[in-house]
Amino acid sequence: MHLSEGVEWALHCCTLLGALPDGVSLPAGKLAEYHGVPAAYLSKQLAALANAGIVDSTTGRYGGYRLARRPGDITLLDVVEAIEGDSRLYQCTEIRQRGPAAAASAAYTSPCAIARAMGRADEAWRRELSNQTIADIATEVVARAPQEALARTGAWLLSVSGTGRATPAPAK
Amino acid sequence: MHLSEGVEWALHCCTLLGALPDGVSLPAGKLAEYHGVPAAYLSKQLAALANAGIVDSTTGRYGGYRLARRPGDITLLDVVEAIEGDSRLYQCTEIRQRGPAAAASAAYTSPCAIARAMGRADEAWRRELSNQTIADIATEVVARAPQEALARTGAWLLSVSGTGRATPAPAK
DNA sequence: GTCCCTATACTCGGATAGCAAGTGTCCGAGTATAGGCGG
DNA sequence: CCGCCTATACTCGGACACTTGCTATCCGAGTATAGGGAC
Repeated sequence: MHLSEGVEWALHCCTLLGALPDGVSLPAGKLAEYHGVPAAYLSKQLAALANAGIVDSTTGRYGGYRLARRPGDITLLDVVEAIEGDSRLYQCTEIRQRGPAAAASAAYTSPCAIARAMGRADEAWRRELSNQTIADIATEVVARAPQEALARTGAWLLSVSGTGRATPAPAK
Repeated sequence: MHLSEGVEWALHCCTLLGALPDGVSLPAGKLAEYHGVPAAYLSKQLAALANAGIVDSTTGRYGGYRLARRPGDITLLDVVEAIEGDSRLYQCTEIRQRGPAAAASAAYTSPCAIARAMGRADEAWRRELSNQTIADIATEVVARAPQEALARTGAWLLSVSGTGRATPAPAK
């Protein structure tokens, strides 16, 4: 039992997108190159983020993905649910209503005690996820990541915008 | 993304086993019949519980499964980990160390910020699970389950011990 | 010089295979019991 | 009458198929751009 690998990719992508200047987009191919993951599959995860309204997608030349909201307004729960769906970890199939000792369905007024207990744990997990935003992640990354990695990331972003002209407005 | 169905079965089985008198065992086939689930597959889940030391298995005639500890000493986390394994929900593959902007592996002294954040949520989930025991579940079931279901369960247990002689000590 | 049009190159998004893990099933090894037999 | 032995029936546990969902990939529809041509 583990979360899809796409969750990890999506979180890292959102963190990187949060570092971009306002209005600048980054295509899926570049995001995949930066993270060293297969582009075709990452594209699917990004589409899920776009469907959830977490990122905006711009098509055409110099298009790509950018955050739809401020990093501080995107919680980890938003990203997880965009990739994994909003179904709960534990799904009660009401097996208490099956078997020879079960009563009539109408008699079960209270929810299953086991489902309730598992649901509380689920909520604790979700609460913790929604208390952290992409902005918090970015802050910690800037503070604790290796200096060399930060510098290289900056240089790489520049090189990408250099070759591809990632600035949104034409030079005019 | 959801927990295995075996978790639900295991939790219900533990709850029922907790209602048995001390030393009485219930075979996998009877547990499956009571819950209306396939016996062969449930057997696999029960074996996992036995491996984890949550239940004791007695082989041979009139054998079966019984709780290895008091219901109050078995947490929901114990059961979940017995079935699903003790791996964390989120598994960091260190993609931050991949790609063209990554630094040398040795430079990454702090753990990944994303992994830390996800780990906190994971711990909140586990903490909530370990704060609830089978005894708590049993208490709520007795208090809120339909009277008819409780009565039928008692009768069914009697009928099973009647035909199968589930009492551990011979009549003498 | 300015405007418009077309060709281009690049983007996302959904439709299409491959694979691992969860789901479901079966049969064999092992054991406590029950009854019969001998003392 | 008591104890021992054997046959029995029942148990668990691991080895064997099948289905669902995650992983991975590709190609087509659509769009903003850049350049050239006409006015």
